[in-house]
Amino acid sequence: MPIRVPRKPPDAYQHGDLRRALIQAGLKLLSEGGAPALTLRGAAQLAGVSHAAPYRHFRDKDALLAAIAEEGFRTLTEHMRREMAAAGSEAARLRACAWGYVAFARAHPGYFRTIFGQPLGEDCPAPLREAGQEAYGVLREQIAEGIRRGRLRAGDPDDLALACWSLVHGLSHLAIDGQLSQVSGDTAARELTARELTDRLVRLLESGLRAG
Amino acid sequence: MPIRVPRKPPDAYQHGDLRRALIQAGLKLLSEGGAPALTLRGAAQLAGVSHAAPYRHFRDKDALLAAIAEEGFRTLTEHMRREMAAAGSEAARLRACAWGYVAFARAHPGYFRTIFGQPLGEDCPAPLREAGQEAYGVLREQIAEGIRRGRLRAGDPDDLALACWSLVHGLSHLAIDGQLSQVSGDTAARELTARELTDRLVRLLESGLRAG
DNA sequence: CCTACCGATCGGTAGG
DNA sequence: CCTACCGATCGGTAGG
Repeated sequence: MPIRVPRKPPDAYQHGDLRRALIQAGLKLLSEGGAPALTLRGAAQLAGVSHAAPYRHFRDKDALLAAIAEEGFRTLTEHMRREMAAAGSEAARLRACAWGYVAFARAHPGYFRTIFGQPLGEDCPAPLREAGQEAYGVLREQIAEGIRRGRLRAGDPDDLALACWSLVHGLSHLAIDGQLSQVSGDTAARELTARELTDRLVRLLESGLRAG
Repeated sequence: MPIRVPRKPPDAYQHGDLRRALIQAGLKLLSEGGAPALTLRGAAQLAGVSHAAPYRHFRDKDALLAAIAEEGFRTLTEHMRREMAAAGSEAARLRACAWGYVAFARAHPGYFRTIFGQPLGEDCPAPLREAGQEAYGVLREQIAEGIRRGRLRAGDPDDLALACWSLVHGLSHLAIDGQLSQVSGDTAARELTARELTDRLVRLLESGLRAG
């Protein structure tokens, strides 16, 4: 007679533990299989509960998605901050921030796409909106600091921040969508690491495409 | 007794007409409901055939997707070329090209996402790969021309092209994903049109973020 | 938080 | 190119 090994104590998940477990499970599904892989049933199974249990913590699938996206923005913020802390100089900090962004996208493609697939309009959950603002704030503050120090051109920080954001966001998407194979020049031929490529593009943005 | 109005002559779709019709139908589904809305059954219904008919023209759903993406790259190429032809000066042509890209994404968000969701690796259909190359080539050639004329800095055109591509690609994604509401500065406050915003960012890339 | 159940949808195939 | 059918999956709810 086999010994029963319950996957969880009978009174588990009392204080929001299941909520956290479901977010982590959904995160894993997203990272491994992209958006189609994220199902409430799948998350429930990974968390070791019945497929009806998640409804105790999330009204519907969208609610779980929003919670995952919120967590994602926080993780993205951490990635950027960690890389920036390791940067050698003030000038290198913007490139480190950019690399933190791209590295996050490359490490968790399905996750990355899902986060930004959540519209951050008026009617989105407040915590999600705030988490998004914080992530954007990291980049914006770095840009603002560069302006204050006279390293970057004076003006509205949001202008420069948006240019930088667009660049790294686009590079991230192109990288995780396997589109960079289109580029056939030295850049691709030399097989730059993603880090080198990111650095190079941000430097180009800093100094500009224009001649002399 | 109601008159029967057949939706199609009995011998329709003999010469690849259905194939074209299914691509157009899939395109419409994508444009209206995004990736989840694209189903073989839905495309068949829109085309007025049974849900088993598409398998005569496409081995599976991925084959339809590849055909749609190919068509999408061609449409994107057209958008860029049309805007460039309407540009006033050589210097304005790069910004026009950028606007063609962003405008396409804004006009067909679900379509745009799907196109670039198709990996263009070694094992993708050759026509799809070629269509992608042609679209990228439009941007690359414009950059190369700027270098030839001494307007843009000398060097590998692919470097500059990738920077520009990343910028417009990122801006496109941010725009269609409703993420620009995060940006709260003058840029957003003044409610720039998408065209003005694109112009501004490309100009920033051209001249660089750096001071002086 | 679980079992049992529903309706709906989908990709794909058999067989003609 | 059609009808009929399969297995699988999913979101969600009833009822306990």
